[in-house]
Amino acid sequence: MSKNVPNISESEWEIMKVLWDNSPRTANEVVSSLQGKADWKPKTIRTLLDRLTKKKVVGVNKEQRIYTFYPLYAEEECQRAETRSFIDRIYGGTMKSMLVQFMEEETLSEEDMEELRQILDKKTSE
Amino acid sequence: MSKNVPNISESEWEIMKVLWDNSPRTANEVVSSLQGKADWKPKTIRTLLDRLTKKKVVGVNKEQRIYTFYPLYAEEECQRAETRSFIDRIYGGTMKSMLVQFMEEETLSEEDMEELRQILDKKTSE
DNA sequence: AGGCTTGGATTACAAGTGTAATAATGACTA
DNA sequence: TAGTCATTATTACACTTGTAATCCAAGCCT
Repeated sequence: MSKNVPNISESEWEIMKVLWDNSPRTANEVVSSLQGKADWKPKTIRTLLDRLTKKKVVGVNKEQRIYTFYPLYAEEECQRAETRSFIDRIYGGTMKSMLVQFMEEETLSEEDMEELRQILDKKTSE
Repeated sequence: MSKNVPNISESEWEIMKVLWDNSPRTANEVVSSLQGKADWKPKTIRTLLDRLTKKKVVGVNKEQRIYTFYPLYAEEECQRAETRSFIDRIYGGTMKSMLVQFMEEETLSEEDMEELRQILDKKTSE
C-alpha cells in the first residue's frame, strides 16, 4: 500500500513531469528541460524543487556538490491520487458520472474508442 | 459560448453543490443543507458565500432584507471547466490516458460498464 | 590569495484558501 | 424606546502557492 501522496501544486506538477521523464537530474537539467515549456526563472524552478523536497515528494542526492533530484512517488500513483480526490470533489465520488459526461462530449478518436471498448470487454470477461 | 468560469476552491465547491441542488437559498438554508456534510461554523459558510459572490460565481438577491444566493453557472459547465484543466495538468491534456488508467483500475459496476459501452457504441455510429 | 562564478540557503511578498471572530445595523420585543 | 437578536459587513490570521531576489559558501581562474 502506498502512503498518502502529499499535495502537489500546479506548478510543482510541471517539475514532477520532468523528473518522471528522466531522473535523477540536477536543478540545471530541470531548468533546461523546461525551456520553452514553462516560462520560469531558474530561481523559481529551484524554489519549486526545494518545496517538493520539503514535502517529501522529491528526494535529493547530496553526495556530489551539485545535488540531483528524483521523484519519490511513481507518476501513476500521483495521478491516481489526484484523480481520486478530483472526482470526489467535482463529481461526488462517482467515476461514472464523469466518464459519461466526458465521453459524450469529448473528441475521442476511433482508435481511442476502440481501445476503451477493449478495456471494457476485458473487464467484463474477468 | 460560456465565459470562462472563475476558479472555485475546494471548500467553495461544497457550497456550490448545495446551490446547484436547490436555489435560491438563504445563507441559513445553505448552512442547514450542509449539516453533517461539512463541518463548518456558520460564519465560515457565510465567508465562502461572500467569496463566491465576489468571484461572480454566485449571484445575490438583495431585495429582501435576508439575501438569497444562486449559482451563476451551471454545474455541468463548471465540471467541464475543472475537468479540462485537471486533465491538462495531470494527464498532459489527453482524456484517453486518464480513461484508460481509470477504467482499468476502478471499480465500475456491470451496469456502469454497460452504460459506457452504449455511449461508445452511440458515438461510433454517429 | 583575492575575485568571480555558480550552486545552495534563506528571505520576500502578494494572492488565494481555510477557517473563523468581531463590529455594525436593522427588526422585533418588552 | 432601549435592549436583544439575527443578518450583513468587516477584519483576522496562518498556510499554500506563484514567482522570484538576495545572501552565503565553495571552487575556479588569474
